[in-house]
Amino acid sequence: MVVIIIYLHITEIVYKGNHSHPKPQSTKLSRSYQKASGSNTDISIQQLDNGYISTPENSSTSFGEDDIEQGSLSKSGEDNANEPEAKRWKGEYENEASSALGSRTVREPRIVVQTTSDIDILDDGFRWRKYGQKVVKGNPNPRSYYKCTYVGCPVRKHVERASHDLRAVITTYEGKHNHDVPAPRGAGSYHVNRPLSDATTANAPTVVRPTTNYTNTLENTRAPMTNGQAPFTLEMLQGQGSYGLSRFVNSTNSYVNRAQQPNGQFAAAKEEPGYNESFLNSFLG
DNA sequence: CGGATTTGACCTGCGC
DNA sequence: GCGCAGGTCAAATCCG
Repeated sequence: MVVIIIYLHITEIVYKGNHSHPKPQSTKLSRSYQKASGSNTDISIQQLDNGYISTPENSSTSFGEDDIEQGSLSKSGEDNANEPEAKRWKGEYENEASSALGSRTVREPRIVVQTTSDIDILDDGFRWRKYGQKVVKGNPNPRSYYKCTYVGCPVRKHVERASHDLRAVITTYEGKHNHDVPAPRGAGSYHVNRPLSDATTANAPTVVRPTTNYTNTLENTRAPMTNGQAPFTLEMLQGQGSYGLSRFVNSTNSYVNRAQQPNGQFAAAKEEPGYNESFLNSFLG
């Protein structure tokens, strides 16, 4: 199994599923682009070759440094927000992955993206509707639940702040988009380099972004990047498994941390889609 | 006015 | 079987 770990500005991303369609153009791209530079967001993405993105447990293995995730996502239960998920998903995966039967679950892969940013929402370009919020044990920060607004699209995601680090935002994607990227609402000006081909299987070598720096083994490698600079292209992931991260880089580079609040709180609490739109677009795509 | 968010209630799974 | 915790629903509310 191959695990790809990409460290960007965001600290960690774990997807729970795949979009079965191309990412939508973001509604507010413009905004995101504006914000871009300067923010500090670390992104790390983990994906297993089997199509599953690493689960918390897995992740721990692969991750090295930032332990935010490790600690959090994986095992510890100390703080984290992950603990709960682990509980539930773990089971799911076991079933699914191994036996493929999972009762309640969907066998969709899940991707967990952990980001270190003042902003909460990673906007991947798809449109999401918040359908719930809950405080999970071990984490004072509430977890927000979102569904893809596209009709019939089963993809969901949850977003939460790591208890140990308010700047760490953990976004978990689950499901696969079965549609194309929604057209940006206001839009127009979103120039995405990625083709809207079938997102599901996203093999499409969409945009090729220049620099790439990622690891595809378990060795943890953390690219020494700094704020907002993401020297790699997520497309790789696309090729590998389906989550195209093509735009990721772009966005990362570009998005600005507009939310940088003085107090370090969730600035964009209002779920600012803009910030990662591009970024996650790629993933979900 | 339409769409998105909020929020409490309800449902389901899991551990004891 | 019971209680706990996570996840989802849906009515109310808010916002553009």
